[in-house]
Amino acid sequence: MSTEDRRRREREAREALFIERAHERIREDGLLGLQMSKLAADCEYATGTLYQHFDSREDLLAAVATRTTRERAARFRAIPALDLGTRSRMLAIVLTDIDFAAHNPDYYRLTQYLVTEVVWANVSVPRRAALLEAGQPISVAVHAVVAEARNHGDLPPARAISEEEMGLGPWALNVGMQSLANAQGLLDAYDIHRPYDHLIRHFHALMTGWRWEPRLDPDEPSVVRAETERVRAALREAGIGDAKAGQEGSVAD
Amino acid sequence: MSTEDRRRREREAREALFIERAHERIREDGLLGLQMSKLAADCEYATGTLYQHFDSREDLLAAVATRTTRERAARFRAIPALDLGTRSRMLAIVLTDIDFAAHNPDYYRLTQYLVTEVVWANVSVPRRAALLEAGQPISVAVHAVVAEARNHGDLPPARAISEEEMGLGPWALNVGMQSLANAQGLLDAYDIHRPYDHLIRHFHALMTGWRWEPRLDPDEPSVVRAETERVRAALREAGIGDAKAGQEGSVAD
DNA sequence: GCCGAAAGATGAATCGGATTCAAAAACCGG
DNA sequence: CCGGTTTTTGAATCCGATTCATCTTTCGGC
Repeated sequence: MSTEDRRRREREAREALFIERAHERIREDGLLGLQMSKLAADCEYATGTLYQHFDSREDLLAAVATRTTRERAARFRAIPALDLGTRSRMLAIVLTDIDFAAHNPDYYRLTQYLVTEVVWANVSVPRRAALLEAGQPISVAVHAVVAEARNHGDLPPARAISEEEMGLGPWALNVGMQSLANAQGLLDAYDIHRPYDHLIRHFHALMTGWRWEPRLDPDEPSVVRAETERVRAALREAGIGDAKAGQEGSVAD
Repeated sequence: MSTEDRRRREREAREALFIERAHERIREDGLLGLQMSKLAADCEYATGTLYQHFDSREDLLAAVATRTTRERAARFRAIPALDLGTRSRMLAIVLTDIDFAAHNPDYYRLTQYLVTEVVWANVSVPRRAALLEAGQPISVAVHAVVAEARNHGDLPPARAISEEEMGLGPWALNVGMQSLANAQGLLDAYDIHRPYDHLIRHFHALMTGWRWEPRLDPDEPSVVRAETERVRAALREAGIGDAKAGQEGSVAD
């Protein structure tokens, strides 16, 4: 029946509102600035209503992360079809992630906080699944690029490593660097600056180590820079690059 | 005077007791199982006394992490002097860290939680500094191995990358893999298993990509395994390996 | 050995927020 | 418009970190 239908729609709209406002709060005041009762009041609902959508504060945070993860993941969809060599497309994936992180510093802090056992334990099962699923398109993109590289002969044929396991390297490198870069004062203590530049160089070393052609010497700053620029240009042209990319405005900070 | 001296010693002993018991608590019941008043009672002190040592719960957690980081860092000291090629010693560093993480799962979760902005913000400045400083020996070891590799010609001479920045690659790879491996259900969702085996392979790819000799093909499982075993044996022989290594027993879980 | 000041320890009271739930309101089909 | 059902409400509850007024201990001088 239609009544029931409208109900569902309204419920979803309200949930979206909660998530949207929560995200704003986090952007403006940080994770600590998010208080359940304040948020509810902001949205002109009672505290209890908020709890009809989210089992707990952590659950809400997971929902926020899921929403942003979807936006993030969407950016990767078009990459496999880019008019670039396979290795450059792999770089495109890394650069896209770096850019996203640069524009959404809260997002990384949030996910980092979320996967912490203490927090993760309080996220309801369906929301955990949803968050994991939201990232799927990224894995799909990576898989596609690695598979094509193998078919095309850019990358030696699979020995004992799947496409996903191949992608795990840059993924871990990425996550690790984000993590180190975000830890207040950590890299400074070791007099390391511009962590993302290093991420790119180590990425090239990693790919070259796997014999992904055309090999590129990570220790040739000008070559690395040129390749970065070339790929960034392709991304920009495809409308994937920087700034707001036709998504809801909310992310563009 | 001597009285004042004794006072200080007693105070330090008490602080050590708090940290030790807190660590036990965390090992047994997880981070959530640590409650300030319970901990104080456990140690037969009043809650307020606990707060004379630690500004906040987070501060205490940082102290626990610092203590364990010292133990962890101590394991790296002897590595530069090991009777192995420079590249193998670099691997030794990575393996040592993997082993430590395997024996101290809580430690990684704890640090991961700590560097989260929300938590880090509540750690007092001196404790932050102490935690950062505790890790210094690791950086020293890495620096030594990289520098020797360059002098010895195993690694091309520095172009535009310092020893620390070189070490940043494996470091980020390590941290990232730990992070991914710790996120409940994440890697399973991508059908990836044995993350540490992959960490080792990607590590070799990274080193080979930087032309660190003797190069080693990450896609030769038997070669990789043999090298891992060889280095593990050397570590065991040097008493750095697995299990309790003459440190306080507390870590050996 | 005794005294008053200073330093340290105590734990009950306070505080901040997440979460709950009994009551009130809105909604429903007839 | 009605009785029953579903939603919403927000004040009360709960939980644990943190504080602080009070009590104890320590200490140097007498």
